Amino acid sequence: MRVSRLFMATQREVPSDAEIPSHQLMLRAGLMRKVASGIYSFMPVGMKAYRNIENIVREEMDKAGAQELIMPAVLPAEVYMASGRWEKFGPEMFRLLDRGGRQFCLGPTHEEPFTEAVRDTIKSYKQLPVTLYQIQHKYRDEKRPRFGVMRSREFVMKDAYSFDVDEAGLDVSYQTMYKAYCSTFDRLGLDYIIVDADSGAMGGSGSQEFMVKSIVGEDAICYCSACNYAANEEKAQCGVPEVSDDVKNEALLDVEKIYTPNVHTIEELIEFTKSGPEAFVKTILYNIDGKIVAAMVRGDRDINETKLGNLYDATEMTLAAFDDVERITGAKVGFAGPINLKEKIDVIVDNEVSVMKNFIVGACETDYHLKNVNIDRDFEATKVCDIRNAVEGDKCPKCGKPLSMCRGVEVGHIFKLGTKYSSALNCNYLDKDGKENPMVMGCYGIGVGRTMAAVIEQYNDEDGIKWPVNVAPYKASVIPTKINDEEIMGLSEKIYAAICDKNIDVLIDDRNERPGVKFKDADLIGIPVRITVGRRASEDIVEVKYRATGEVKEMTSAEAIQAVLDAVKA
RNA sequence: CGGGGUGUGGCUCAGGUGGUAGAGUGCUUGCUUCGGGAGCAAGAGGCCGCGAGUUCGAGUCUCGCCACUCCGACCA
Repeated sequence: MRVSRLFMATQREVPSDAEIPSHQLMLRAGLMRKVASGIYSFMPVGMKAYRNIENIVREEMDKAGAQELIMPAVLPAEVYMASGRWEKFGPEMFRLLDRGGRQFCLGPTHEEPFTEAVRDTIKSYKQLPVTLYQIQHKYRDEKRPRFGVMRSREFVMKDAYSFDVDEAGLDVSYQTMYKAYCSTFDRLGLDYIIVDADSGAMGGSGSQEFMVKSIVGEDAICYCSACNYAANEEKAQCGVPEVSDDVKNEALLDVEKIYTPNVHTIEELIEFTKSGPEAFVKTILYNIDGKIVAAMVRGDRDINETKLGNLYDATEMTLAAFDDVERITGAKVGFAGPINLKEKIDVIVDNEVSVMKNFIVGACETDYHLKNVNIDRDFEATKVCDIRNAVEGDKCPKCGKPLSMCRGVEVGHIFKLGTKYSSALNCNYLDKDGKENPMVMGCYGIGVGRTMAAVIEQYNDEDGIKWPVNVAPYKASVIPTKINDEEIMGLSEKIYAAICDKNIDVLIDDRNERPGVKFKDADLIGIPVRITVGRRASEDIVEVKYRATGEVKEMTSAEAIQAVLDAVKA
């Protein structure tokens, strides 16, 4: 491609609404443009990188035996009604009416249409297993789009769905996808970790996320450097901590009521009582599908709403409204406590609290707290279990060593769905005995745009993007330092033509610009190999510079062409 | 959904107390330059987010709306 003809506009200045490196660079390099919040156009250079990622994903899916098809993005409401998700998606689903007033949506994810397609096509166990996929636009009206294509409202996703006769079959399909995902992300050059994720209300038997470690990631990950345990913060298990004999033998003191005027929050309570946050237990009331439930965790811990919600198979869960709190506790918000609460509502107590002694809780009376409260003696729990977020230093549930935490970008997610959708949509097959059974499903997603952003997040420097060769929109750029010098242009054209002949995407920067401008642009858009043709063109000597390492070499034009071939092969 | 911020050439931004719209960058043309975003000169390019209101007069003041954005909550 001739840069003089390339539809591309790079920018010197950092766009004001971009925060993270990948977003800034994608805009500066002119790979994409914002059309509306969370909605982007891809420009030709960005499109090529995008396609490269897509094709790697496609190749690995095909290699794993999955078959590609394409579903519509516009889907009638009925498709999502049978599974209950027409309601469940709520405002996150883009909805529209056709001219006859019929309801449609833009597909946010395609379990239902795939399940229908398989239901109508496959009748016998002999036709199973099957795995299907598509690479297609998805639509989710996110409350808060962020960071460019990291979290956008329209995005391209590779979604695959497997259908098996039983759990054992699903395990095989799932493992096949797991391996395909590893190869995919390996080929993209990503440094990722695989974490256990919550399968939540989906009710499946397992789920893992492929995370690229990054400080800009929106997910918190717990991992163990001693064994290979890694889990999403939502999922990481927190057991009952071991306590020292001192604590075990600690005498239970008498409950004392303390006057704490206008002390509503843990921070204020720490200030007021001069105790550490670990001396308190906070009691938080939730509204879970209309039912009010109390959750108790140590003062400095965060309640894990996923874990709590899973106990109730929750579809909707919010903090309880202020008047609900006041009605149930008989006190203003900020003074909720567990005493006598179990008669009114469920009291779920975190594992950690079950071994604490003589702690402070709200008194269920405005402006009062209680000191020296103890579980069992002073109040009863409906259930003691794990309902808090793991934190740095918690014990690894696998090996007991302390856990570390980091942030990650979720680029892929694999999921054992089980029979949730097949049962709801009657996606059944006949087994050997002529008996009808629901198919056992798995689903597998990769966010293509997000993956692209993650690659840039991992491969960039102050000058721009440093594409891995596999993803690079162009593998090399030939830069004549002067375009009106016949020797320089002649040699540049010769090298350019030779690389084109090898079917390699290459640029020749034939713009009438100073060399510095061309160098800056090549660096910004991240071209892996740069061939500068200048001073020594008459001797057939050019300069080859590698974007990734900054390494510079002088060589003949033939050697330079070979260097590009080697780089692409590697 | 709660709280904050911002809307002015393609991009980044400036425009006390109301008085005909500015810079840098980018773009066009010419001359000089020519290996890391050159210099000089001349140009093109603006419903100052939208709508009301106050005023002789609004980019500027008032009210309403919209969009974008950040923090938080939420996220198959």
